[in-house]
Amino acid sequence: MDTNNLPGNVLDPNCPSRVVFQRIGDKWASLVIQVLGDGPVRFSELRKMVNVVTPKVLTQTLRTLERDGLITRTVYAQVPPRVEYELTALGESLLQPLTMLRQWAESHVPSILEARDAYDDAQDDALLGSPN
Amino acid sequence: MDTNNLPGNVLDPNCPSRVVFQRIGDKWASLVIQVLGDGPVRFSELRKMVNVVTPKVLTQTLRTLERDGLITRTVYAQVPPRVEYELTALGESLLQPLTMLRQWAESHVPSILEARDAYDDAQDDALLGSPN
DNA sequence: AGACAACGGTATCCATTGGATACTGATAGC
DNA sequence: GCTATCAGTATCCAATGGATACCGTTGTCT
Repeated sequence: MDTNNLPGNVLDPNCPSRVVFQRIGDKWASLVIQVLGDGPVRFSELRKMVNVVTPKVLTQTLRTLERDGLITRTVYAQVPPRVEYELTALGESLLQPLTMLRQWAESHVPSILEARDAYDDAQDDALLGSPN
Repeated sequence: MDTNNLPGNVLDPNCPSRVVFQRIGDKWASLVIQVLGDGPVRFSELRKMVNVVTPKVLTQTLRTLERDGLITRTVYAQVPPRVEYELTALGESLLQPLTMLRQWAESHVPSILEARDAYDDAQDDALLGSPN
């Protein structure tokens, strides 16, 4: 039997879990999900909170999140229009692992900035040492 | 005082944690780190295991990971050349949150595929219902 | 001696994606 | 009318990602 459709090996390019994994790693998707963690938010609010995404890209992001069942989109028949996005249960279940990742990022910022400085200095030295 | 350099609000585009967070979300970076979780791996091995990344992009990924202090690059003076990549302590500390995310992805694949099917069917119906 | 293979990349080119900006459509308030 | 609000599209251009070809070094094979 083939194991491609079983959950799943992220390293197998034919395994759907890989696609899912990379959707999480989308530049905006994960931020949107974290913003929606506090409850439903409408489009323009989302734009402000996510700081700073163009409407086109935000729309794309929201559509794929909706398609994957992570959020719902509710249109209220008003003028001016009102559209609210909200996490589904599935979306909420993603909140915890994402939060862990965010905490890692926020707490390791100093180490990483330090590493960058050291790396860049080393690069400079290398250039100065052998100027071709 | 300004809070921009404190760890850190991912939603603030001026906060370094945002950059860090998005590096984690890089398409290949997170896969590379997970592969390196089992010990040092050389370039060509990495290419095979990560399935399938072009050498240019893998090189880019590895350089930024190195710059951020998440991996080390060791060149052995041999012919043919041998270069090994290995997680630093910082890189290893990322392993746990990443693994949680991977587990989430692998275990929720069925729900997501299901949601996609439903969404696509709904789209089809909408098109059939109002064919302009 | 010459050809070939192994490895870790670069170089080059083209397709896809992302982003900036301008615009639309419906309606309520002035 | 004119304007504002909201949730997006449309259009265009820049940046990124990917496919493919190639390079340098040296050991082995013939």
